[in-house]
Amino acid sequence: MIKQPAMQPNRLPGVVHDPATLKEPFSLALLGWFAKAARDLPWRHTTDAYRIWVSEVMLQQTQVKTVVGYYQPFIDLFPTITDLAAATEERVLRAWEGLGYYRRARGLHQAAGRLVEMGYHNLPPDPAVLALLPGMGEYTRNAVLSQAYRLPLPIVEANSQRVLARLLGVDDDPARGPVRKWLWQASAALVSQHDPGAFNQALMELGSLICTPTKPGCLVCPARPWCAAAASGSPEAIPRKSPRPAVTRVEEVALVVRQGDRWLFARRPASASRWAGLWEFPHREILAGSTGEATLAGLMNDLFGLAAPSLLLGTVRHSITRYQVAMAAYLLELPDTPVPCLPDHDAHAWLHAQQVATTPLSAPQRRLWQLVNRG
DNA sequence: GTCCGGGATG
DNA sequence: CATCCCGGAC
Repeated sequence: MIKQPAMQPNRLPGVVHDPATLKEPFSLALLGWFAKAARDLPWRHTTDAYRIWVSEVMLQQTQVKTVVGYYQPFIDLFPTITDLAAATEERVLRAWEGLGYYRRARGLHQAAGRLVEMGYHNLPPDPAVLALLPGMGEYTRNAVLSQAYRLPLPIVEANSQRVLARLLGVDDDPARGPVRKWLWQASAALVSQHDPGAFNQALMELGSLICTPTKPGCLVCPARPWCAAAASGSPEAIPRKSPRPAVTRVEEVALVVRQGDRWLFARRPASASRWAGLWEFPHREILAGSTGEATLAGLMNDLFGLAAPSLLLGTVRHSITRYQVAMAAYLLELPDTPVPCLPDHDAHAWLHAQQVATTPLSAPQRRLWQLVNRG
């Protein structure tokens, strides 16, 4: 057996730097730039670990611009971990409505509960304790601890990954395991010991504002003197991006059932893969070989055991992951209804319009509700 | 209309 | 390694 040498990713030809030799000059330039160029974001006015945690979880897979509209209202509703732990999951999900990836909200809520059970009133500066919490991966943990407690922990997420890959000339898919591990080591070698929180924020801010995916602003980049990708002449070629899976089109029918001034909603169970815990109008996919009419009739029969005329309200379109869904909604008015059977849901309720306003729905279901109100 | 970007988890 | 989500850019 031959021992494997330490993993080295493919590097761009020409001058590429060792992370260790870059540390001082790069860190100085980056922090200097950040002091001038940093955006004024709501979560940059606090060192409270809980608030930083909330912002970091919201920012997972979500653009800054979107999070800005959610952060402060969420903090106003749940100012501390204790408040969050005491809230119902439904209220937390309602505050999260529209942000997507609802597992994040459920995880945040559960994590708050566990911390309070353990006797904490905030996140402790202890990576091992944080690692026990749902939704707390290595990135989020280190981002929070470096910002709130100045622990010199590295980060790698999409922005910093792109910045580091370009700076160090990594000519490999950085998402692949060994390359990603190498980038984590590079990030650890570079992170400022004096102000790790600002350094990590600066790395991401640079990726967000200057070192962008398609048109990097190398002419105004503070890291230009050391950047292998800028020297190569086509920095946008790094990192190599893997192709998206093909989009699958899906058609559905939804049943909007009205009884007087109340509407039938059902709750998706905690075990649902998507939109767990959110409420919705009953709906069903039109399977290949079937028709909208047949699917609608089947849904109506399964729910109420009846066949009744219904009126087409309109169609709601949305995209989720690799699916593009068109949902045709039908209105059904029922005078007096026995409790329906709702497969794939763990609860149902007849809600007044005012209650619907405080009930968590997915984005397409909220749009369907708006359609119902206008039509 | 279609494409793009973005961490955690089974 | 596939899956969650949405808004905004194009």
